[in-house]
Amino acid sequence: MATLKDIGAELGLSVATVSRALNGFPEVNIKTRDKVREAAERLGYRPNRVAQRLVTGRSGMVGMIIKIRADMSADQTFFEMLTGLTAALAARDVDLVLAVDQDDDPVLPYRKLMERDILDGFILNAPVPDDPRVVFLQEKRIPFVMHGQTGPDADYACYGIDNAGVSEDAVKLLTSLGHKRIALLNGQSRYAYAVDRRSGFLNAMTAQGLNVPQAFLCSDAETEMQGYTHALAMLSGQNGPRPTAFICASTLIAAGVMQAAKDRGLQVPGDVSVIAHDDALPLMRAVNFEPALTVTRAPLRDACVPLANLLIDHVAGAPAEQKMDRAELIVRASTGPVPNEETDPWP
Amino acid sequence: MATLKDIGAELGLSVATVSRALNGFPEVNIKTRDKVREAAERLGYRPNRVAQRLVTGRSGMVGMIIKIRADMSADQTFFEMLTGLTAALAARDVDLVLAVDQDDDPVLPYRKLMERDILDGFILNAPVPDDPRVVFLQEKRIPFVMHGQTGPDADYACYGIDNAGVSEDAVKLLTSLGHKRIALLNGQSRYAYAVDRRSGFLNAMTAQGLNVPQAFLCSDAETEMQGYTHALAMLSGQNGPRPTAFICASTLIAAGVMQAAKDRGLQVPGDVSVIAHDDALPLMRAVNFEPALTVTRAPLRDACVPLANLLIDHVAGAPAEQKMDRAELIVRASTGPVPNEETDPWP
DNA sequence: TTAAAAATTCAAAACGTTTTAATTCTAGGT
DNA sequence: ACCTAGAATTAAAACGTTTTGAATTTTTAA
Repeated sequence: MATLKDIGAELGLSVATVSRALNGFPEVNIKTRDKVREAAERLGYRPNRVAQRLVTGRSGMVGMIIKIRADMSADQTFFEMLTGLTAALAARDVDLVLAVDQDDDPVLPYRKLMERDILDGFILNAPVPDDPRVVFLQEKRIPFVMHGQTGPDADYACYGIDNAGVSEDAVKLLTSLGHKRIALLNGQSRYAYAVDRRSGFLNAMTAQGLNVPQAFLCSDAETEMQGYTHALAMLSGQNGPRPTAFICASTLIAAGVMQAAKDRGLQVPGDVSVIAHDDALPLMRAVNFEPALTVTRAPLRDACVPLANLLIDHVAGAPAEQKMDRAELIVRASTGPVPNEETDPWP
Repeated sequence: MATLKDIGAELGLSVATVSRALNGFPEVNIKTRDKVREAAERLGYRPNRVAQRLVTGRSGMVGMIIKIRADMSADQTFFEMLTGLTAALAARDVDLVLAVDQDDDPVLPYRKLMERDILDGFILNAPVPDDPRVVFLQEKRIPFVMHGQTGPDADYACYGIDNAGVSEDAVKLLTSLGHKRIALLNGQSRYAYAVDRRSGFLNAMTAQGLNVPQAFLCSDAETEMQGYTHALAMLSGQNGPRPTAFICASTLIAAGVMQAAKDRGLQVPGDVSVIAHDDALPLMRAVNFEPALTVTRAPLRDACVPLANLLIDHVAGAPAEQKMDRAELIVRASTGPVPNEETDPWP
């Protein structure tokens, strides 16, 4: 394996010049730079990462800790993130080291991995309000980036979508179609994103002058089953009037809702409208629904590049940046005007 | 962060002695060794891995490539392995770098990751006969260890269980209970383990002087569904006599078989015996079956330490070792004597 | 008491890179 | 021809460890 020294010897140059030439420093003559690059190419030079890391003081590795849940849907999102993140990190010469969280203490695996002293920082996901991991990492001054955020006004690096906005867009679409009795099938309430979706939903409804009974709100694991059972209960009409529209936390939930409507003999979107948030996971594609699903769409995969860059820059000394994107509203066939006989909000 | 130099300065020793003392070299005076260790402890010394790696020429990282399948059961085994491997590797100061295989070419991700020039070796799993990855890595002289093996007489580092023996044990148990019509619900035939299970099964049956009709053999993805549908077909008796016992590639398949028996109004083990191979995954526990499942048991988790050690030693220069363990036969309540009226093999 | 042997310790090189400070070279102005 | 500014290059230090070969100290044997 060729080294800087080899290239220097080949061309009669010092390693310093060779190093600078390859790194594109301005003070090196353009002709020597080209010569060096040609020689590097010819000799098959590839920088020794370990040596680079020794001198720069950074390891070029970031960690991610996976929280394993019995719920399989989590695995899906994990693989999606893993795929995107390894690619995005590799593009900047950073590697991803994985560890598994099997403990009760959410902070322990971070501490353990940090003690091994090889990581430049962490990528966190699935934030909860007042996340203890954030407290720990900030206190220890360990760089990290969060996918999503624990709450408004985060003072750490994070990237995510506007979850309140997700609900807001959904409510606006549905109310513009005349819906007044709208239910929210939310994700687990311990997660920050579910909290944001809920408050965004309630605020948007209030802004429209609409009431939301407790029976129209539920929080549960993002499974087809939860969509099915909760929707079935709401559509039974036993706890008061039935909703005319559902906002679902995920396409998986929406699948359950559609099944529930079908089993009740209701048409989508004729009798019931359904809108979901879509992470664009490969397995549960919203376009393949029958009818095609109206969604707020924010591919999980798209978060990977910003996350990787945010973290790498932060590790390199850039200030912690907060970025937030708005999900895209895609109106398909699962939403329609409110049925005529249901225009009265609470008959 | 304290370095060897700091400790040396503290005690008036050279870095060489300090290094040797901490690494337990025999030529260092036991009193100085203790002094050094005490000082290291007191100053909170932790070796700089990057520096170690620079001088030893090894990166201390091994790679693993995940092949993502739509079949969710694979994720389960993956997480199980990931958990065990990260722990086993960490115990020897090695980190696991993950990448995802999304391509058709099974070799490409290995080549890509190797080009990044940071890995000491690979951990491979799910071998197929004449695995192209093995050919590639051997040709490039890249160290690796295989979980399982591509065939008999592997000439590379590998660890796994005796899959022919798994079938053999199952056949022996069932024939000792009087069963003669035994079916094998195998995993996908492209995998080496399934090939071994099949040949072990056929050999053991032949050794007992028993015939196996084609209808009693099937190979498919390891899902509850495949267990259910194949068992149901066999138990219908439309393709000849019904099997009195099933050997299942996994507990997931066994779950399907039990359901099929139930739906046909058959008792387990009164009418049909069921035995499965058990990877000891947390979600589908054989003891919790009703009746509790008889299994050949080899926890996937147990493979992690041998795999990690085999690879690390091999990277350090030890010859590639092949190890194979025998699965444990655990007789529970799902196997019993053949029903009286079925003692005739082919009525 | 002394030479040889054994046990410790040390200085220095090595790993391959980046970066600082110093040096050489070139061109421009007098 | 001489000085100077700027451009281009270099030598050397640094990162923190391991390891080689030499040097020192201690122990053993004569």
